[in-house]
Amino acid sequence: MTTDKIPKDYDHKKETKWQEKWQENDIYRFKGDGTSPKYIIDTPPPYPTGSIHMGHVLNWVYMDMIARFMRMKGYDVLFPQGWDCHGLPTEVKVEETHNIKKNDVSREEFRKMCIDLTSENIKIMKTQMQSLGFSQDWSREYITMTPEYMRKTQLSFFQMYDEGLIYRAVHPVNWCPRCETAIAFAEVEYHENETQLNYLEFPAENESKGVLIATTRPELLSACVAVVVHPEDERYQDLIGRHLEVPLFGRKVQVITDKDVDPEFGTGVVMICTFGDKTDVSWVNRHDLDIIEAINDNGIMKEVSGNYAGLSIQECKDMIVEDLKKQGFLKKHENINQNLGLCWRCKTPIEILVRKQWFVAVKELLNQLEEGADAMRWVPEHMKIRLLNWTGAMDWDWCISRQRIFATPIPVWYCSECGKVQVASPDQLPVDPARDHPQAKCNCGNEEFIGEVDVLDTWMDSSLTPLVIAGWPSDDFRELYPSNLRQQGHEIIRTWAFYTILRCRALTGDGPFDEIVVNGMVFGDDGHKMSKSRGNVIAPEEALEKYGADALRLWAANSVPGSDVPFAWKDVKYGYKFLRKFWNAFRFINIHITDFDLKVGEDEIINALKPIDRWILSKLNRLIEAVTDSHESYHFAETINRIQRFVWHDFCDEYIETVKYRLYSDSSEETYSKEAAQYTLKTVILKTLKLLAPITPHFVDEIYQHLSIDNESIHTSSWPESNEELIDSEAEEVGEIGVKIIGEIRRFKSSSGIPLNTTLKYTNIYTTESELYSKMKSLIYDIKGTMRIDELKIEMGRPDIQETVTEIIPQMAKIGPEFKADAPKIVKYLKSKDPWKIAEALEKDGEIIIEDCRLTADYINTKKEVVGRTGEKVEILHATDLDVILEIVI
RNA sequence: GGGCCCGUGGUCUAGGGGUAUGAUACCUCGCUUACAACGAGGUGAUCACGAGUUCGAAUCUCGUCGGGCCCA
Repeated sequence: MTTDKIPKDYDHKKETKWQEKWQENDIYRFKGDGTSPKYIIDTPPPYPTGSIHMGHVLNWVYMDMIARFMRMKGYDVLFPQGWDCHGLPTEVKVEETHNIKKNDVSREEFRKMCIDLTSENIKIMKTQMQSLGFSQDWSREYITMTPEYMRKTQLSFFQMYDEGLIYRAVHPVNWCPRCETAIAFAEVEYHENETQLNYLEFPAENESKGVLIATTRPELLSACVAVVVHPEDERYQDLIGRHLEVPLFGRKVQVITDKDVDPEFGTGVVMICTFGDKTDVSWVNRHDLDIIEAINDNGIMKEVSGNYAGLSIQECKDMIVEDLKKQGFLKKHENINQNLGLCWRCKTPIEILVRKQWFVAVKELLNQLEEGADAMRWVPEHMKIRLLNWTGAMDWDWCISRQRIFATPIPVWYCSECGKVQVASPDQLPVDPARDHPQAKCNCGNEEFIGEVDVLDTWMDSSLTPLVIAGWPSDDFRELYPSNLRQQGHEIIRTWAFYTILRCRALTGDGPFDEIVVNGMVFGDDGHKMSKSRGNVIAPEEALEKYGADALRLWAANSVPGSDVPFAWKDVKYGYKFLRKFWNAFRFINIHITDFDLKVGEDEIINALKPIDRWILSKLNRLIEAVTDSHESYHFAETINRIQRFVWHDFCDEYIETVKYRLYSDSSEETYSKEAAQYTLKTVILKTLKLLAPITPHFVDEIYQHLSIDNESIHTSSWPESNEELIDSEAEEVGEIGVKIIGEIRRFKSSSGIPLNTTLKYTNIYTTESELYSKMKSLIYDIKGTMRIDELKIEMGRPDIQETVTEIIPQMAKIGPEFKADAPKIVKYLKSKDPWKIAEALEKDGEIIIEDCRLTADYINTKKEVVGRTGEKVEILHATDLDVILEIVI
């Protein structure tokens, strides 16, 4: 313990000092030597955008609280931090900053620009993470763009390729014509917009009257391969199986049926233009239709479009509409709303094109995925349903090819002769087939290969993290696999959790983690998810600057897994207020315990504890139990609320006030009275600090340095154990009585306009309950000392006054189960009579009979009021909830 | 359009069959040898709406309306 002067105000700017000290002393390092049980957190690596946001704060506060709690519980915690580097935004950003297109420079050069930008962003974000006090073991940092990591991604590709779980096929893909790349469903954003629904007449064979077809995409007429109606649509029964002529192009297409046609939409007749939209893809597959490709990679119409070849999609559309009009095919058009798929990055409308792409055979792995999800504990549980519903709705396999540069290369070549796929050998990895050459010949004898230039979807990197942190593929990776915990936001369950479970099961046969704790979204003050595009963002640094990391952490900690969390300044402020309150309490206590040195044994002091000490210590030990429980079950809000309630109200407002008189006095009436109070104050403050340690790590160390003997960080100390012997319901009852009576007198002083420190001449406290009487007797010094009463008497009986019952409150929790259907009758009776008459009857007979029902005093509570007074200057108080009357003389 | 979640004082929130928890804001009082950025007290909710089950529903069931996230 130090005797340094404690600053008057808590200074949150000192947080940095602690962060540096923790890093210097390397207190978060994972040992992995087996001397203590391991606990492994699979941290979802963020995308290095260059700044962390409130969502990250929420996410990492959960992880950090769990990591810190588990360390104090004696676990060897592996809390690594990774970075999911590859992705389109970085490529776009690099193009912007350098004012180039990615193909203007060599692949190597472009990749280097991306690496430089990403490294810079990681550096910034790492600093931000540390400024929030997160306790990652930075010696375990992993970065997906490094050669070591790419090697692992490529290895995982081979393993799944060897098992037939990765294949190359011609397949429809979502394609962004601007980015010239295939994109995943996860990267398609749907936006509602208005477009024209055109009614075209398709001439029928040998008939004058054609068929009206409604379409929003007339530019795809050249790719029309069939016309489809609902099989039960009365209007078109005679049309089924016949042929129609495609306007402008003259080609004949057949009319087929499919139940997915909505007869209400347009005319109920739909043209299938190969892959105009997702339904078209199902129809083409289902009915084995021809594939006509009308659009090229850049969104330009191909030769098949005849006169329109070479035009952009929009130009083609305009011209075709014009020509249809001229030639009389366009009968009418109307505006409709549609949901248009856009590239999430550049907002260009996506097209569905067919390409040779690499795929993960998701559909074959769905069973394993469901098994994997079932084997985990989900917090909250319903998040699992989200995942499983999603797996049930998978339409296509997972396309993992990307036509980009900054990503892990697909490690294969194609034989220039026979076209066979040639994979790299494991010791050659990481490999870039666009630059490197295979080490072996093709089976056909040929030595010339064409390197794959496509790269892997970044989910292929980031779905490996539980394996990577365990050291996969080294032989002993199972020592650290699976992880105990994964923590992530609920918006990425269908991507990140999905891909991670899928890939890890496929690669190891086991699920990636035992538990998954899901956090909600952070909302801005407009009630929507905080996002740049909505403009409702508040930067974490702003909160750090104003109130510090711990206050911000208190905001995040006061939430429930799975539930969305609104960000509000008042909540951060409230956290700050709590810290300040705690700080002041500590400052006060420190004055009184600096010279406190326990000269006798702890047992002896415990024996000398006064009722009010036993009360707070019992509550403290219950708190330890409850907080341990709520930590273990991830009820974060409950954890912080319990601690705050205890510290703020029980400890500061009640206990400290009640022991002040003992601290001030040196000639105590009882032996050890002051020592017992000092002991209690110190115990409570030390233990509550530990309970707070996972939540507000800087604040607790700031205080702990004044209390600890060995100058160690509180974060290397162990979690408090509850002392069961000090949990004592009776002590709690006695303490509660003291708190109530002192509160009563305090309120009296307050409402009478008497300063709190004014001395009262005398006070008599009356009760008719003998048990209550003896409990109050034991509190006599506390009441006297705290309320400054010269003479205090506790008496059995009643003072010479009149009291009357003013309200009868039925105890429904007792009446309901006992009288069931008769309950309403009883309540009605009790409400209809004068309260004092009922009380009188109860007093006289011990019961009242209401139509066969015997009601005793046990079933009701009463509210009493004192009427009449015994003397001029005597004040009479009737304590609420206690059978106690106070007589006070000022 | 589908899946999941959520509607509780002005605002945020706990509780999930027995008459509503706390915070914040507001009002009143009080500088009390840690803290006025504090303390004490008070006003304020038919728990979104409608029906059902039950002696009793904020809580369970169904429906309606509203909101959110993800997906189509």
